Amino acid sequence: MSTPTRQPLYLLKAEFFKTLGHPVRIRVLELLSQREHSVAEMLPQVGVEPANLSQQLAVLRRTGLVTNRKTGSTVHYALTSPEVAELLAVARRILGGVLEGQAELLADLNATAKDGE
Amino acid sequence: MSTPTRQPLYLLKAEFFKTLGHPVRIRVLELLSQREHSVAEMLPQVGVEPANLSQQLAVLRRTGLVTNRKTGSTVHYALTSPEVAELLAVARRILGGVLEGQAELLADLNATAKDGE
DNA sequence: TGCTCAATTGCGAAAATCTGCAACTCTGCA
DNA sequence: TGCAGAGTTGCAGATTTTCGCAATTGAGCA
Repeated sequence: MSTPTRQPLYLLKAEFFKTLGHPVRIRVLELLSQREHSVAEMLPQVGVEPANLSQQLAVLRRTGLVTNRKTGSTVHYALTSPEVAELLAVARRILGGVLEGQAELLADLNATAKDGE
Repeated sequence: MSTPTRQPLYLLKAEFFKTLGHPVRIRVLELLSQREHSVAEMLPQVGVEPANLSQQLAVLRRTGLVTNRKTGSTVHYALTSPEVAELLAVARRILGGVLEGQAELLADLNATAKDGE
């Protein structure tokens, strides 16, 4: 019962990261990393209008990163896999290091600039 | 000597993932996860024309994910941080789980479709 | 039944991204 | 000095994403 992926792995990975590459979607995933949230709860946190949030949630659903559960008239979202939280954590670590590197680069640039070259 | 990030963290994260969200850039990062590579080495592996590869490398450089070192007339690229390799590994794991989930979903859809609904 | 609120969907315009072509820089070598 | 190869950059057209507005569904309630 294998899963014939059809698309090459690197394409799938690229699409995967592409869905993560959006401010609203990142905020949503961070909220869901803490605990389940309803749309109404997320709305003020991410600060976009309902239609927009709904669109981004749809993207996350299509990719299979989140699941939704309907209770009455409100919809609750949760991470499909807790590993997503781990991924965000690793990203944060890398981002820290990378930013530091860019700061050094910037410092170097300023230094050489002052030297007149 | 702190680093005043200027942009909110979630924006930086989104940009970070956005740079990962491209087939050629993913392939490059995977190659560099193994070892340093020259442009000439990567060229046949990723299968795009030189100008295109160069552009994607420029994107990775701007984001600070890779560094380049010039030896004679050839340019060698390497990962800035080995944690990037870790990130790709985690992504692979998640992707496995997510795809499995989507396969089940698909199976469900097919099943209900056969039921006539 | 009619109304309201939560959430989603459809659609079109604006913005960002991608990619190939042409031109350019730089190193090494005859 | 002049040429060839490695790699990069600039630019323009084509494609993809994004986002707000309007309309729709669906549950709960007077």
